[in-house]
Amino acid sequence: MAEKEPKAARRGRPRQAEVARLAGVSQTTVSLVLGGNKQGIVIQEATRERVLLAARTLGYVPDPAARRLAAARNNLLGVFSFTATFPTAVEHSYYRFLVGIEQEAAARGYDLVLFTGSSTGGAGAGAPGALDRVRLADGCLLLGRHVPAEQLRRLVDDGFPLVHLGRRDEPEGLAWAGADYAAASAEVVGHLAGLGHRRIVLVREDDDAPASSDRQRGFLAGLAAAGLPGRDGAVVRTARPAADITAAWVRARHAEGVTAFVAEETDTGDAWRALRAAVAAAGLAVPEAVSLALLGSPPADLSDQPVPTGFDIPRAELGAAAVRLLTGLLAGAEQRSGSLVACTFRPGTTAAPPP
Amino acid sequence: MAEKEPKAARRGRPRQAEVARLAGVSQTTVSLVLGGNKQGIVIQEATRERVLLAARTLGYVPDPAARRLAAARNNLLGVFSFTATFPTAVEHSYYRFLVGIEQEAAARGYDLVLFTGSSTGGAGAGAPGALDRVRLADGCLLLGRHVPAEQLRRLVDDGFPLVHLGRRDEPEGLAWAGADYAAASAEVVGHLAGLGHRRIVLVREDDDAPASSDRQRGFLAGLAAAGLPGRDGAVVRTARPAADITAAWVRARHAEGVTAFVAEETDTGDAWRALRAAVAAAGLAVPEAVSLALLGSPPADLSDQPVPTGFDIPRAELGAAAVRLLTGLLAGAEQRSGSLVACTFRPGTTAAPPP
DNA sequence: CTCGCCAGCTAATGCGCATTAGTCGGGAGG
DNA sequence: CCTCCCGACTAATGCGCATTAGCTGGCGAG
Repeated sequence: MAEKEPKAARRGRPRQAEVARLAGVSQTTVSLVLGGNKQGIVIQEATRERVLLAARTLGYVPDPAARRLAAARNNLLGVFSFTATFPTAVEHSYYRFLVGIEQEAAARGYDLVLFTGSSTGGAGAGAPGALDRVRLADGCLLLGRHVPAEQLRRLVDDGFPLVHLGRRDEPEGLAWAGADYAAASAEVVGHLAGLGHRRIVLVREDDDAPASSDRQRGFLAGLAAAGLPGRDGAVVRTARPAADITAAWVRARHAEGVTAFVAEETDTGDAWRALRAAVAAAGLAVPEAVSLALLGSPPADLSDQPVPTGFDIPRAELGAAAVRLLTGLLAGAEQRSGSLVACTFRPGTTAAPPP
Repeated sequence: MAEKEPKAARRGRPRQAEVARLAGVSQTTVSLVLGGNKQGIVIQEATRERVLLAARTLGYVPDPAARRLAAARNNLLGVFSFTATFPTAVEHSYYRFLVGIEQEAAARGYDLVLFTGSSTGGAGAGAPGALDRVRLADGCLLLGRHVPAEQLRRLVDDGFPLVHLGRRDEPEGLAWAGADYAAASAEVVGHLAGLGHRRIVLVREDDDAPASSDRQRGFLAGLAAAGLPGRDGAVVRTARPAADITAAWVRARHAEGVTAFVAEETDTGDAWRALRAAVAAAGLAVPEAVSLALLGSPPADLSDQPVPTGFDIPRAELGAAAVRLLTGLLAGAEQRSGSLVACTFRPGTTAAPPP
C-alpha cells in the first residue's frame, strides 16, 4: 500500500499545505489559524473551524525546525547536561531536578528536549559545537559544572535564552537558579550555637565552585550572627579529606574545645565521609561527645546511617524555579541574573548540646 | 507596537553566505566544504582552505534548525508516556528504561524529546490529539499501558515509526520491544521443580495485559517441561489479592500439598505483597515450610526484605533495544513486529527444597 | 579547429513555516 | 454611479542550509 519514501521521517507527516488543500484555503490561512496570528488578521469563524477540523483530521503537527527557522516558538525547552542525563546511579541528583523541571514544564505547556545525543557523531556532550544543538529549542536549561565556556559565551552573547542550574557567575549575563547555601549554612550554625556549642569547625574540600564558597560564607555569617568569633582554623580546607581528617586531628580539635564539626556536601561526599570516620576512630560518641552537621544531603550509600543534622536542597523545586525563570525569559522578561531557592533545615540526629 | 529588533538570537551569527563572501566563493561551495559533501563534488584544496579560514575567522556555526529543515529529519526521538515521565517515586521503573534509552540514543546521535503531556495546554497526555504531537520527532518510543488506541492506530497507519516498550499486539503493525516473561517464568518454575516441588500455584492479578498472560503461559509451560500436571487451581486469578489471598487460603493449599507459591509482578506488586503477608500469617516459614517466587522484581518499599527468588527485567537493556529497533525503522529496516530481551534469573532466598 | 569531456564551480530550488504585501468583492459615503 | 475602504483572504517572500541542475574554461582526441 505505502510506497517506500526516501525520507523515512517525512513519510506520513502532513504539512500546512495539505491541511490547506483539505480545508480549501491557502497555506497562509492555515498558518494564521494554527499559529498565533499575532498580526490580528481577521478570519471568519467558519473558515477557522474548517481549518481546525482539517488539521485534526490529518493529525497535523508543526515542524519544530521549520518553525524555529521562521523565527517563531516551538514550545520546546532544552535540557543540556554535560554528563549523561540519566546516570546509572539512581540516586544521582539530576533525577530530582528533572522531576521538578518536567512538572513545571508540563504545567506551562512545554515539552522537553534532552540534548543528550551527540549529534556530532558520537563525540558526546563535550564535542566542539555540541552545545549549539540546543538552538533547536526555544531556550535551554544547563545542568552540571563542566561547561564548555567558549560555546556557552557565544550562546549567551547571541541572546539565546539560557538558565543554569546552580549559581554561576562566569559568563556574564547567564541566568541561573540556585539554592541558597549561604542562608541554609548559617541556619545550621545557628542551630548548633543554639544548642550551646561555642567552637565549631567547618571542613571543606578544595573546590572553588560557588556552591562551596557560599557555604563557607554562610558558615562564617552564622558564627557572627551567634556572636561567636570566626577565629583562625574555624574553616579547614583540604584536597584530600581522607588523609587530612584523622582521628588525631579530631582529638586535637576536641582538646582545644571544639565541640561541633560541620562538613560541606560535594559530589563525592568525601568531607563528610572522612569526618564521620575520624570521629568514630577517635572514639568520640555522636552526638553525646561531639556534634556533627552536614551542609547538604548525605551520599546515597550512607542513607542507612543516622540522619545528619543539616539541610536539604529542594532539587525539584530548584528545577521548577529554573523553568519558571526560563519561561520568563522567553516571555521577554528582564534578564535577572539569578534566583535563589531556600533550602530546608533538617534536624537530624547528629547534633545535641555539648557535654 | 514598535518594530522589534530582528530576533536577538540571530544578531551576530554569521551565515554561510557571509563566509562565502569573505572567501570569495558561492554559498554552495561553503556548504560543500563545511558540510559533508556526500555528493563527491571535487573542490580544489586552495579553495577549501580559503573557506575554512573564512569560517574560522567569522566563527561560523551552522544553524541546527536550518540543517534539519533541509535534511527533512530532526534527529529527535520522542518518548511518550501515558503518565508523568518522572514520577516522584525515584524507584519507579521508567527511570531504568530511560537510562538505557538515553545511552543508546546518545550513542546513535539522537536527542530525546520528552512528551510529557504538555503541548495540549496542560490537559495532559490523555487529551485527544496529545499523541499527535509526537510527530514532531522522527520516531517515538511509547511507555505505559493505557494508550489511546484510536490515536495510536492512526499514527501506525500513517507509517509513523513507533516502538512500544513491552509486548503489544493490539494495533496491528506496531513494533515493540519486550522482556521475555514467558521464558523467564518457565525458568523459575523449572528452578522450583528442580528443588523438588511437585505442586506449585501461581497467583496473578486480574489483568489482561500481555505481560500477565505471558507469565501465566510461561508458568504453565514450565510445569509441563518439568513433567508436572497443570491441574485446576494451579493458577489463581484475583482482582483483590489482599482480600482473597488469606492465611486460611494458604493453609488450605498447603494442606493439599502445595509447597511453592508464585506471584506475578504488577505495577502495585499487590499479588506478591498479599502472598507474603498470608504465608506469614499462616505461620509458615519461608523457605523452610513453603517456597515463594516472584515473576519479576519486588516493589521498592520491600527492597529491604529477603530477596525473592524470581527474575529481573533488564530495563535498561530493554530501553536500549527499543531505541535500536526504532532507529532501525528510521533507517528503513523491515518492520519486524517485536523483539524480545531475556530476563535474568535471580536465585533469591525464598525458595528451597520442600520439607 | 571543432567537439567532447571533465574538473571546479555557481545558480537555482526547496525544506515547512511565519510574515508581509497585496487582491477581491461589496457595502458606505459622496 | 463612482470612489474608497474594509473585511477576508491569498500570493509571494525569506529564514539558513543541502542538493541538484547547470555553467565555464581548458585540454586531449579526432
